[in-house]
Amino acid sequence: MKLATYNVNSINARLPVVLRWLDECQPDVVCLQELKAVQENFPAEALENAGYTSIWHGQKSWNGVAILSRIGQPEEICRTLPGDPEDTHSRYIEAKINEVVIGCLYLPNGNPAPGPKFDYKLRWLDRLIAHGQSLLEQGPPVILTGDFNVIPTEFDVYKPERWVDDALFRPEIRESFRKLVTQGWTDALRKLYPDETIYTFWDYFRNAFGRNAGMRIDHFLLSPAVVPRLRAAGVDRQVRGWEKTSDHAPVWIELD
DNA sequence: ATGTCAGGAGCATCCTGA
Repeated sequence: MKLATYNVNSINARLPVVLRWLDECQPDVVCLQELKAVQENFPAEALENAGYTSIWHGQKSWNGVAILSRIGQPEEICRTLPGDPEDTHSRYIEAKINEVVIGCLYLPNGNPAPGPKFDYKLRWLDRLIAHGQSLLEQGPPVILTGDFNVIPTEFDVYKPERWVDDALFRPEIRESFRKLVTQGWTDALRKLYPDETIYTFWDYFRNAFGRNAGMRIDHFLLSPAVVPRLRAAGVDRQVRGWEKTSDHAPVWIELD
C-alpha cells in the first residue's frame, strides 16, 4: 500500500499536474492540502475517472484538505480538528481506509511571528497534540500526514540561520512538534533516512528549486502499530520541476 | 527588501496569503 501527501496550492490550477503524477506514481491513498476551492468546486469527477474516490473539506480562497483512495471508500471520521469550535479553517480531515486511520492536515503557516497568526499556529499545534494523544490511546493504526509547516531540525532546511525567526522554524514551534512526536509517533522519512538531506518544499522565488534551497515541512507520522509495516519512503522531486507545478513536491511511504 | 504564484474583487490592477 502506497500513501502520499501533496500540498497542491490550488487543486484546480494543479489538476493536470496531479493527474499526471497519479498516473506516473500510482499512489493508493493520497492526502491533499491547500485545495483553494469551495466545496462544490472540487474536481471529484476527474479524480473518479482516474480511479480515486475522494472526501474533501473545501473553503473559499484558502486552505482545504482531501483524502483520495483507490483501495476502498474512505470512511470519514471527522472534518475538523477537535478542540476549537470557533476555528473555521478547513485544515483537517480524518478517515479510516483498510482499518488504518488517516489524518490529513494542513497546519497554519504562522507568519508573521510574533502575532495573531503565530498564536493560532501554536494553539493549533496544542490541539493536534491533544488529538494525537487521544488517537494513540484508542490504539488503532494511525497515520498523521500533510503539510505541517514545521521544519523539525536544522538538518531540514538549506540555511537554518536564515529561518530562526520564521514561524516554520522558531524554537517554540520546533519544541511543540517534538512534543507531538515524542508522544509515540515515528517520523517515517527520518526513520528510513536518518542522515540524508530531504526537502519537500522549494519557494517559487529566486530559483529556489534550481539551487536546491528547500526545506522539509511535509511529514508522515506513524503510530507504533504502523512502524513495523514501513517498507519504503521518498519524495517525488521530479514533480516540482514540471510546468505549472506546486511549490511542494509529493511525499510518499509504502506499507506492507 | 527582493522575488513568484494563486484567488478574489471587479474589470485593470490591486490586495492577501504563502
